[in-house]
Amino acid sequence: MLVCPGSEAKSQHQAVHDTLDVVSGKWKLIILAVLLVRPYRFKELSRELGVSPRILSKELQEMEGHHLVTRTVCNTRPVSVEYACTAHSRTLLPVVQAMADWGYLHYEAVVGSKRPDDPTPRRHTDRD
Amino acid sequence: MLVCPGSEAKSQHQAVHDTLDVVSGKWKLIILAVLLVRPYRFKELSRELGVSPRILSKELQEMEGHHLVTRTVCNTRPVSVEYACTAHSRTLLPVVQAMADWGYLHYEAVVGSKRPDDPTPRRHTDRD
DNA sequence: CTGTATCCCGTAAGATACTG
DNA sequence: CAGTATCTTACGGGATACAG
Repeated sequence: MLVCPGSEAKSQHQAVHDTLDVVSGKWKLIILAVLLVRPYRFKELSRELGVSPRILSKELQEMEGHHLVTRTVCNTRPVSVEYACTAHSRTLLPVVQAMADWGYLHYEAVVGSKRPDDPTPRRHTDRD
Repeated sequence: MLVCPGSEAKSQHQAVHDTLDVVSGKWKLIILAVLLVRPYRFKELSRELGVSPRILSKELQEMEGHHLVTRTVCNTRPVSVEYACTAHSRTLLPVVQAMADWGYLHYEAVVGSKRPDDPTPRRHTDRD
C-alpha cells in the first residue's frame, strides 16, 4: 500500500512527480531499458529504437546532464561514440523493471487486442 | 539485470513502451499514486494535485477507459463523484512504488538543489 | 558515423468561463 | 460540486538535409 520510507514530509505524489521530472518523455525510460542491458553506440540506439537522430541526441544530452548516461568517444576509424548507463541510472532499475514486467503481463488486458506479433488470447482472470 | 519472465518474443524496451502507452502524460501516474492511498472526489483531486478540471477530467476519462479507475456518483446534496483505483490499476503499484521510492531517495542527487521545502543536504554516498 | 540545423505538426497542458 | 466548451500556447516529437 504505497508506503514512503520513514517520512511524511514529501507526499507520495510529489515523489512520483519528481521522478517523472527526470524520466519524462517518450524515450528516456526506453533508452535506459536498453542501456541497462549493455552499452550502445549512437546509431545502434537509433536503429534499435527507431528514433530519429535529432530526438535521440536531445534525449541523450538531457540524460547525460542528469548523470544517467555516460558518453565515451572511441578512437576508431570513423569515430564512434558509446553510451552507457551510470551507477546512478542503475538506481532506476526497479522503475524500469517494474514497467517492463507490467508491460509483459498486463498491457493486453488493459488496452485490448495488441499488435499482431503478439496475439495473446486475452487471459483475463482478474476482475475489475 | 532486467530480465523478462520466460519470453524473448517481446523485447524489454517494447514492454516498457507498452506500459508507457498506458501511463503516458504528466498526470496519470500521479493520479494513480494518490488514488492508491484512498478514493478521492473530483475537486479533491484537483486541489491536491493542482491540476485544472479540464485536464483532470480528460485524464480520468482515459484512465476509466483503460479500467484504471472507477467513477462512482454519490447521491449527496450537491452531487459528488468518487474516483477509486481498480484491481487492475493496483497491478501498477510496483511501478508507482518504484517511482515514489526513487523520488524520495535519488531525485536530489541527480537534479541538484531541490525545492526550498525540502532542504536535504545532499546525502550523496554513491558515485557516478 | 555522429551529430546539429531547419522546418513542421500534432497534441499535451493550462486559463477561464460557463452549464447541469 | 462536477464537469465541459473554447481558446491559446508551448513543447514534444518527427523528417530531412547537412556538417564535422
